[in-house]
Amino acid sequence: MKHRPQPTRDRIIAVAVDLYLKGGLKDVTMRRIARGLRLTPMALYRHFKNKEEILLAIIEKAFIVFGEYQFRALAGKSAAERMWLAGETYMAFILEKPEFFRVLFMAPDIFEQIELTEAISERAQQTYQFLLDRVSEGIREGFLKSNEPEDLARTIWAMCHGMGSLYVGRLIDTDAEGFRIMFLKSFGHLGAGILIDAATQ
Amino acid sequence: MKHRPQPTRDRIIAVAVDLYLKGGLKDVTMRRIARGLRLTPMALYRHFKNKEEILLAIIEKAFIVFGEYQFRALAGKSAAERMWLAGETYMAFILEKPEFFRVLFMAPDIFEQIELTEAISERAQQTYQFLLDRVSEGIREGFLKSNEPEDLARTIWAMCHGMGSLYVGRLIDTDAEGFRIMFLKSFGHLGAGILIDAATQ
Amino acid sequence: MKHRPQPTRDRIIAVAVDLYLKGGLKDVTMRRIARGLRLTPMALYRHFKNKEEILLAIIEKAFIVFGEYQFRALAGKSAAERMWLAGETYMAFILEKPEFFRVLFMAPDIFEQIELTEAISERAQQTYQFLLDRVSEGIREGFLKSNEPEDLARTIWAMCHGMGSLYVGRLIDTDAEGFRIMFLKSFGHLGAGILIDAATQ
Amino acid sequence: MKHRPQPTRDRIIAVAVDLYLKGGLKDVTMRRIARGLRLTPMALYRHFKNKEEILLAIIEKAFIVFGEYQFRALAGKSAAERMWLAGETYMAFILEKPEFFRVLFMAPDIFEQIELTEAISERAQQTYQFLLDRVSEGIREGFLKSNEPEDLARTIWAMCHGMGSLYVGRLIDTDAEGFRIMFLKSFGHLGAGILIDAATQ
DNA sequence: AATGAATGAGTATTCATTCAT
DNA sequence: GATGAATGAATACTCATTCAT
Repeated sequence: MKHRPQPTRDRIIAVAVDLYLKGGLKDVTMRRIARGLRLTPMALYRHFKNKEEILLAIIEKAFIVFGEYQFRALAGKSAAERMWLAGETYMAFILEKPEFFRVLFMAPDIFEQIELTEAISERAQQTYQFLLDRVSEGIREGFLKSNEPEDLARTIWAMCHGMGSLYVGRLIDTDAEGFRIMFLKSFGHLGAGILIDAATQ
Repeated sequence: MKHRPQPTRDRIIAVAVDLYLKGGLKDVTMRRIARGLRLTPMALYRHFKNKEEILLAIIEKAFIVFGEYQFRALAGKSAAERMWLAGETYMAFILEKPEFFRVLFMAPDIFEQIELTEAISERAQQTYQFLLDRVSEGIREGFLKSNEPEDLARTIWAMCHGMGSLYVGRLIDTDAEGFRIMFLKSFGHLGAGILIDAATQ
Repeated sequence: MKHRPQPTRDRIIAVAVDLYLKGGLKDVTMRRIARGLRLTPMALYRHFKNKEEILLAIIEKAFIVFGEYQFRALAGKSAAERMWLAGETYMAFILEKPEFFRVLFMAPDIFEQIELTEAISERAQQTYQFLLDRVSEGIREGFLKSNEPEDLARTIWAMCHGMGSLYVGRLIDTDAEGFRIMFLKSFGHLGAGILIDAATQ
Repeated sequence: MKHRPQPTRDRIIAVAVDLYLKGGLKDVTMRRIARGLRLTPMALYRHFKNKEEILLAIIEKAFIVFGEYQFRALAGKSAAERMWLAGETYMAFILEKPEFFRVLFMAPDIFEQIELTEAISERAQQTYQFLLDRVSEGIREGFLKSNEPEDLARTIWAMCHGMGSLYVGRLIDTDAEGFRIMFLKSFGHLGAGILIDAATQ
């Protein structure tokens, strides 16, 4: 009746994520996690085999959350709408879960430390593929330029990722609402081009 | 006239930068720096008050190098050429000094560790301003859309920064030459837009 | 009538002995014993008060095994044969149960850890007494020098123990068959003396 | 003028040896060594790279001391005297430096922990070779049986080593003077043989 | 008969840094 | 300009064990 699914384990992850976001990987130590939970460092080993497993759990969590955001975009009724939603959910993920955005896409350190470069590049591949699917749809439906879908997808990704990185890294000085507007504007510019006469390009 | 070279101080910085570029912040320790110079760790304190000052020197170095790259773009004969060169030098910086790119734009850790968030946001501002100057020139010269130069500049920056981050973070799987092509393609797409009919946007 | 087998308790001892034989005292930990039985470490405390009791069980086991070897020598039909068999069974114990040999005669660690110096010296006394019995028999039967049976017994023991220690401690570089030959040769030399003219001694 | 040869380093070794002899390898910890010197554990790293180097230093020390004892036997004027002295110095080493005897010949653990099986087997080889030289001399001089010098040497070694091990391991209950007598008696028995009629063997 | 949660003491080691020389 | 000695705080992790269930 009462098999609560290991609340301590989840609390450990939460604290670990918190520490990572506040001070980087160097602040994610067993001692600090434990202190944050008013536990002995050793108690953590009840729930995780070692530190690496905690880091893995953080990443797994971030993966799942990001996946949920992406999935929402598939609810669009047309290819165009799904493309648009892809951008919007990406933005929403950045705005609502900036900590996980950082974990997944701005934390090369965490992935180098543990032997997990593979996992992250796999996830990167998924993200890219997801956008590539949207672009391919768009080409089929005739609203996107037909040449080089790969380049189009990558360009969109770079745009979104760049905006996200600048915002999360506090290189753009704005608040959430400001970022929302900026993001959509940039998305629009990318669609329409920024040159007066595209033909000159 | 008599050029005091402070050779040891410079060598310390050189070794520190080297360590950072090879293994990231975690490898920059007083001991390793000293070992690299066949000195005692204590000897470093003759030249720097503490470790923080050495990290500051690394960042300063990165700033200088990035500034040199940016500066090259000003050699262009026209606003259009200078804009184009701005993209190219940004790309060159990423390709030739990826680790400095990381220091400046992907390493919140190094800036949080030392109290220097201000310095980096200042640098960010400079980068943004530099691109904004190019855009303003472009509008004046009539080859860029005239509305909202800030958004245009930011969009270009996000594009470049996004491509750089994905590449340096190994989220795009390609080599230097591949990246060069991708970068220029994305730059082109951004200029021309990716929609079939920009008017529909 | 109903033979309570206390199966778990015996299995714990078996695993503990196994661990000891494979990796020495340092590998005998509650965790590893438990893992070997697919149990929680805590489960062991149902069957033993603490780790010390498990170590005692290992020693007891070694004692029993050694006793069985010695006992075989009593099957000899004559005092001379029994003496010979005493040497042979000692050798067999070394060759077939080298790790128990270590437990009993080369492992002050295990006995110092637990408060058991008494038990081992008692066992040592038994071993010595057993050889002394053989020597006394031999003197009575007239094939051993009659003076100082204690010295004779101790000399034989030192010989056997020395060979065993050198072999088990890998100070003699040979295999089991080589050791067998060496042991018997040394046993022979001890019997016959190594000087040309024993009278000179 | 006053370059005392690193007294702290030697004191560290002394304390480490002390700990080893009192409680076995498990008691040789950086913390305890430091505590014994009223130092911080970290201070030890000033003098040794790590724990392994301390263990190595212990062994090296023991090697040197043992070598000095063996060397004395070469002062004998004849082969017979040198042989006799070899036994006596072996005995003296056991009596005067039982702790080093234990380190060298009764501590497989210390050699397994660090990767040094080679060093000890090398030392074992030296000891064996030293006795073999004495035996070969003895055969040439005509006071030792001429067949199989290797077996003779090994037998002598086993005898001495066995007596030493039993004494140091407290399996023989006697004091230093008692041991001296026993050792010499056993040495004599080995020389003369223990059988009434050596020919029967 | 066994488990889950947690503890406290202890392990080697790394690091930046102070002090006296 | 540099060294030697030592410190104090941290790091991940192992172990035996207690307690409640």
